[in-house]
Amino acid sequence: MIDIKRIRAEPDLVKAGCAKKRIECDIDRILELDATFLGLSPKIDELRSQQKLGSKEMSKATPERRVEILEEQRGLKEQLRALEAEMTACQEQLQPLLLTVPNLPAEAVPEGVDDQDNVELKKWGTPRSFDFAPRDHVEIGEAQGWLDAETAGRIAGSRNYISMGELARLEHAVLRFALDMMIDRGFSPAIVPVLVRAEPLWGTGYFPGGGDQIYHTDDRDDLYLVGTAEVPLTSIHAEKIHDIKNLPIKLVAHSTCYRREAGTYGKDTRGLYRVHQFQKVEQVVIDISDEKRSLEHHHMILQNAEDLLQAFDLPYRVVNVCGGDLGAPQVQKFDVETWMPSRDGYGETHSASRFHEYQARRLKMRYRDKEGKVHFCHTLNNTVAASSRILIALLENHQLEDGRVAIPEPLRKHMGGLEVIGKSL
RNA sequence: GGAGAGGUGGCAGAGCGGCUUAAUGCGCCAGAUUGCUAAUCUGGUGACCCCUUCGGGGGUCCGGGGGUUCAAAUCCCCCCUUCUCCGCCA
Repeated sequence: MIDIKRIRAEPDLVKAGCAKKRIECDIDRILELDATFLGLSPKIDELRSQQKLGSKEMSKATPERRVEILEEQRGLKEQLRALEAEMTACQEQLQPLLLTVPNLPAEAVPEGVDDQDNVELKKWGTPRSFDFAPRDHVEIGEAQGWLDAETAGRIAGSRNYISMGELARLEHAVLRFALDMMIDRGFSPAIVPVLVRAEPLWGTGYFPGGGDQIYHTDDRDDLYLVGTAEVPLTSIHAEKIHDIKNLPIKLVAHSTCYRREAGTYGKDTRGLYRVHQFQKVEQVVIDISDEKRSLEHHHMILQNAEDLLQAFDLPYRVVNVCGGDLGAPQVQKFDVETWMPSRDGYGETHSASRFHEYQARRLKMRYRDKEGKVHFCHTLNNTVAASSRILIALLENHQLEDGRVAIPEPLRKHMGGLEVIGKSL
């Protein structure tokens, strides 16, 4: 959510932001409703003021005077009822519209329609050239008995995986490495609910708009399975006015993540790339409302992801996500794409977002500055490691000719010292 | 799942239809006093919206939403949530 005052003051800027993001939003209708609201507000306040005065006099008045006041009060009540009804009607139209206004993209966000137009910022590592015919992760996994798509499908439907044996151990190792790394860097760990109410999803900007991708329980419970720990993790600090001394807040959590992947039929159907359930370690930063600080945090959380990939010796690139590929809530987003030999290209493994006040405003997450003034916080988040996609990269990039897989040195301590997993095929 | 008790400002906690402009205490801020710190005394101390001649004025907010009333923190209904006991349970 952006500030209605900003829409009033700079409607053209807001419209330009919508256009850059390729998001349709009726700003003029919002301004029209807002004007109605601004017209009604002083009238209602004035009537209420009179009503309060009358009510106060009533308590001390003589019986005769009471009759008169009662008459006046009845009149006021009727006028108020009518105006309040108008106000409610106005708000009922305005509020849902305001929730659809996207956050304004940063200047540095490239123009563009979709991910084809994302701009590469940097590349790290060199994709390996194999002197044998490399297998993809599904071939390796099935041959080693680590993956069984058919069984996963029988148990849970398509787009599911079961990692078994040494692969499961590797998955745990990756998550553990990611968590430990972030704790070392000053992030506070949490274990959070993955089944949540609607409010945190509205608050973090997944509603409205993202509902199609989210599993929803039946109405006995009316809860949602989160697609990322970002949702509960960021919401921990909602509806509070924080002491500036406690900022920034840096959080890290592992969670299972659920995605319906509606509308992706036929796309990435093979293997671990696009699945309904995976494991992820996520980092969240909450700090003061300061563009420069936010940008510094953005680079910091991006660096955390890069450091993890470098530790795993996985080639990657960083892209600056273009306007059309940006979600409504983000000011800017850097995607990290890791080299996946089977795709003969880079596949998204991390997504570092900066939101400014957008989430905080919805979550009513504020802080008091040194002068005692209250402001909305800035929030950011990024993946540290998303298990299924990083497993693709690890298996495919570090495979040996005989079908075994080398374990990067930093992961070995979580693998009981194993340097290589699998059997010779 | 059953029974009961609660949810009031940063925190604790009173109020249970109009003397509430939400008492009081703690905390916090400022001033006074005092070698320093501490203590003591005095004063101040919220969020949000609208208007403003920038001095200020008006309104909303007592878990959330409805309702009753001239008037609701206070009465009624629904929901959320916390605690205690019982049941079930990793």
